[in-house]
Amino acid sequence: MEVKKLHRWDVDKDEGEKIQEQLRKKVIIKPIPKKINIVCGIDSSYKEDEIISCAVLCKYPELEIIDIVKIKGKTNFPYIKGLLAFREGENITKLIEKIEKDVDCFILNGHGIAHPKKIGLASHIGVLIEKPTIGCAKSLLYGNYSEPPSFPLSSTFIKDEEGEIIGHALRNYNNGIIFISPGHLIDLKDTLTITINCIKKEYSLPVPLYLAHINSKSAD
DNA sequence: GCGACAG
DNA sequence: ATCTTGTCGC
Repeated sequence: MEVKKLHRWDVDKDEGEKIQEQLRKKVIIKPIPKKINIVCGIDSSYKEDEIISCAVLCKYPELEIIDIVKIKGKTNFPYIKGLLAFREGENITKLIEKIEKDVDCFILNGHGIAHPKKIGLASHIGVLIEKPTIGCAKSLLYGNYSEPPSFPLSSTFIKDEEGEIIGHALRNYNNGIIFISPGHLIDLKDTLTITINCIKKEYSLPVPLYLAHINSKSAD
């Protein structure tokens, strides 16, 4: 599918932060307009100076695998808190360009608007592809939350410094907590609903994301 | 100055 | 993220 080229990727920290300020204005939080038929999990792994990104397309809500796409690239940008999009974004962008089918919602490993600048990896990628995206992470980057009750699928809000709700802390079946937030073209409610529908007892992460995580490690 | 801090 | 075996628990 098509990806907008709104900026360069060979930037430094300062340029990256400026780009974030521009892109954050384009982030739209609203309910998903159409029926969801295909969700796609995206995750990356690293091997020396290489990055491998993987996309797993699943039928929704059945979660049967429809397709798996991978791409390998070089890591140019270092890992800097809050700038993950500049480390993984270019490769993920090329990965998405290889996807043939029409994906209705993406789930990315990282945060959406639950980010100090309100533009985490999921929001950033969402703006470039103009499709609904959800950010899903195993730890919190920004915001405050209270511990969700200890039963599966219970959740609490993640709030920013002004008390604005920016995401959910969601309990999985393994007594762990994952942090989800809207990326782009989706709202808090749909983010929670779709994520919960993608969670199965066997895995700590939403199924499409778990599968992307596993597959990003095995090279082919 | 100290601590917090996606992958 | 990555370096890493067995092991405890549902």
